[in-house]
Amino acid sequence: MSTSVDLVYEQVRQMAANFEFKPAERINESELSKQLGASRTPLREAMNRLTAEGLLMFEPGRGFFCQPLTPELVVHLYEVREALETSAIRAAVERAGDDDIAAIRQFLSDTAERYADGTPTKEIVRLDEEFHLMIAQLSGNPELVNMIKLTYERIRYVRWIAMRERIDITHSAHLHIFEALENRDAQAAEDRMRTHIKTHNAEATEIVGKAYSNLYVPQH
Amino acid sequence: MSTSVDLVYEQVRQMAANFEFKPAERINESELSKQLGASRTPLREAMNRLTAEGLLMFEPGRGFFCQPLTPELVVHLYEVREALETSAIRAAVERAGDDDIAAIRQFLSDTAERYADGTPTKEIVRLDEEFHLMIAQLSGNPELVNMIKLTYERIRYVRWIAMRERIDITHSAHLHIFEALENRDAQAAEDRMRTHIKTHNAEATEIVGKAYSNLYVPQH
DNA sequence: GGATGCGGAATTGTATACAGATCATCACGG
DNA sequence: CCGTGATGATCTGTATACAATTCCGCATCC
Repeated sequence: MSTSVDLVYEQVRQMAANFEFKPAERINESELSKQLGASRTPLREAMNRLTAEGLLMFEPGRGFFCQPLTPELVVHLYEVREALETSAIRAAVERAGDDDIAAIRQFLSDTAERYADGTPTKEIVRLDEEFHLMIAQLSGNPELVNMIKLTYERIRYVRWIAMRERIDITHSAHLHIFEALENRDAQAAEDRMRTHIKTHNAEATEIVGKAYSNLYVPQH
Repeated sequence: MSTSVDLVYEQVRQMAANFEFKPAERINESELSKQLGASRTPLREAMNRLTAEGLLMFEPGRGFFCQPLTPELVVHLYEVREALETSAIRAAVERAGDDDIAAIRQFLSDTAERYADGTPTKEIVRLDEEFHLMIAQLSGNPELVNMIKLTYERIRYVRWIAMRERIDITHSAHLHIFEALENRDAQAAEDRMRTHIKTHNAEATEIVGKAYSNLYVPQH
């Protein structure tokens, strides 16, 4: 049972990942709890979890805040992605069964047509994450997968923005990574994954840098 | 202000990292809150944080449990360490200042004599963690450092046990890793770090495997 | 003997109350 | 005009209460 706390947790997590709180905004507990139809107790429990996951910040005596995305943070989180995902794909090359690999090929061909202009950006990012997580899961290491997931949630917002311009090349980059996995070429797989993430890191950082100078600074 | 919740958090975190709860044990909230001199509300907030950090488990309607260390989990967490720390040392080689590196050399020579038989195992593990974290910090990436810290806390208990037998070689292994960093040889530094962690992974897993068959299974 | 069901006790989930801290406003003084 | 300090309003931190659920022991039945 206990839908209430989990429900609140999911809702606030979504709100945080989707940046429905203004960056560095102090979150009013009473107000938000009313809005979500629960009391402050389960809300605070949920926000404590999210703080530990890095989606919110907490200052004793002051409350919970939206964790703002600075250019530095984006660089750091993409570096974490790089560390985790290159390691994951290397393990995947060694451990994945042929059927698992076939499932990814299937996924790629099933979704190929959706990597097109008409598709909403959120959907593209979802597909992108799903591809990366499928590979991560083939590492057979749930802890690795979990950390990658958490990292995604913290940069999802900037990825929505960054993805707009580069929809077309995403799918071919994925195919390129996948083929190294399919050929069981660990070094190539790792290198391609690293390059892929580094590219996105540069783009995302640039975008946040622009947004930061346009949006965040004038607010103070 | 607000020492109470943070105090409770620190205490429970220590208890969890030190495995003062029996593996997979259900944690009685009222009892523990009395023991810690606080009420259930701040205790539950602390335990929610620790659940997100992987030190505890939570089942809705049943409560919080100690996260048991299985051989599989140990393998997975050491793999995570490997991913994060090899990445960190590579960044450290590129970014560390000469003075930072000198500080580590100083630390190693200061603590050399303590890597000896008489020193308590807990102290050795602390020194070991400190060395690794000093290197991680030179990556300049606080997110990476934080994830490494969290991973340490989850395997600290098994490291206490594993460290007993290998005190002597730990220091020379650290020196070996450090020298690659000092020489700015990224590849060697990464390789040596990887080997170091893999070695400990194998040992720790074996130890947990033994403990698991001796200790955990008969409990059910 | 093992599975099943049924209380009663224990435990968790959540709301609420209240004390204490923080914040915002405004008046005052430099 | 800007800094400073007092004061009331607001918000957070924590204890407590109570409802809902789970757990446990025992009797019953197959």
